[in-house]
Amino acid sequence: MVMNIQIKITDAEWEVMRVVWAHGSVTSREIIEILESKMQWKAPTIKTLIGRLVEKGALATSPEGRKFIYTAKVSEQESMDVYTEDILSRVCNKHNGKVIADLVEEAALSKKDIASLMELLQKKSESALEVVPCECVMGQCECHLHHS
Amino acid sequence: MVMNIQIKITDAEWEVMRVVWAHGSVTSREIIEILESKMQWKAPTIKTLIGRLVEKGALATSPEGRKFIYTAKVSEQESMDVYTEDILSRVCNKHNGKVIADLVEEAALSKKDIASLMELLQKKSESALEVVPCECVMGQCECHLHHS
DNA sequence: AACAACAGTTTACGAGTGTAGACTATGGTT
DNA sequence: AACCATAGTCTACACTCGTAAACTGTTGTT
Repeated sequence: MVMNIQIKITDAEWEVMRVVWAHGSVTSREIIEILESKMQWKAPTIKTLIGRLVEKGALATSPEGRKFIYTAKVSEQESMDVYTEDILSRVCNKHNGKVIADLVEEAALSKKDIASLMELLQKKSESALEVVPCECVMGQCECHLHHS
Repeated sequence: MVMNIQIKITDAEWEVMRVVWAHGSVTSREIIEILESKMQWKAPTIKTLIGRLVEKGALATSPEGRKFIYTAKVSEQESMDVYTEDILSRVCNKHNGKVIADLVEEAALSKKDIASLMELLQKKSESALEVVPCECVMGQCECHLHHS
């Protein structure tokens, strides 16, 4: 299990990555066609984004004739980790449940998705604590203020 | 149920908001003391952030003597919505389950949190579809590429 | 051989963000 | 009355990000 350094992919770059993840390997032409119409971006804009992604190591290039084939060097999965970690880091541990509940409410989920989640929760529940500890910095969480 | 315009709170500003949410109402002095030590920020930095938050309508001020008492005009809850919506918008609906599963694995959750989540999922499962539809733009999701 | 089409690179530029110094005004202290 | 501490405002500045034009190099076309 290699520990990848987290590459920060910006919102605009994310659009490019989605195309690459979807295709596995693509030419810039294909990326440009898709995003010109979805995002109303000009071709050079998309070229810039591709260039930045290559530069930061999110995309690999392999020459094919005189053009390049682009492939992802980071998976969607691991790129999403940045966001999942970020979201949990914003609130007190005690609100984690609520945050996830909000996601569950908002998300389109299939019966199968729901079943897997329940199974996962079931398993997690076996080792779960009665109360999760607040790990917030003093003064940044109401936990400290009320009983201390 | 008032529909609030989403205010964009940046990462640094978020630190300030956490202090305000924790306290309910605070003076700038208190905010500064907490964040000077947590973030190693200089007082003027924190003042700038407070100013920007007031400007963008995230904080309200009420004069108390010659200083101000700051209170939040947006709740933590609704501010978090920006992130929960964002995270789901990054992946195909078909991956929503996986995204939430990752969060569940990562998050510290109490037995009670888990029980509520299970209950919520149970309820959601009643009206859940067998399969969630991919709503990605053509070319940005592998759904389209494999069977079309 | 000359040129057009296109892939990739370089340069650009304004807005937002993190970070912080300088300035101003006002009330408490001597 | 003079002055200092402090709260708030103004100014600043580098860096990132979204957006895109201009440039360069290569290959297929005529």
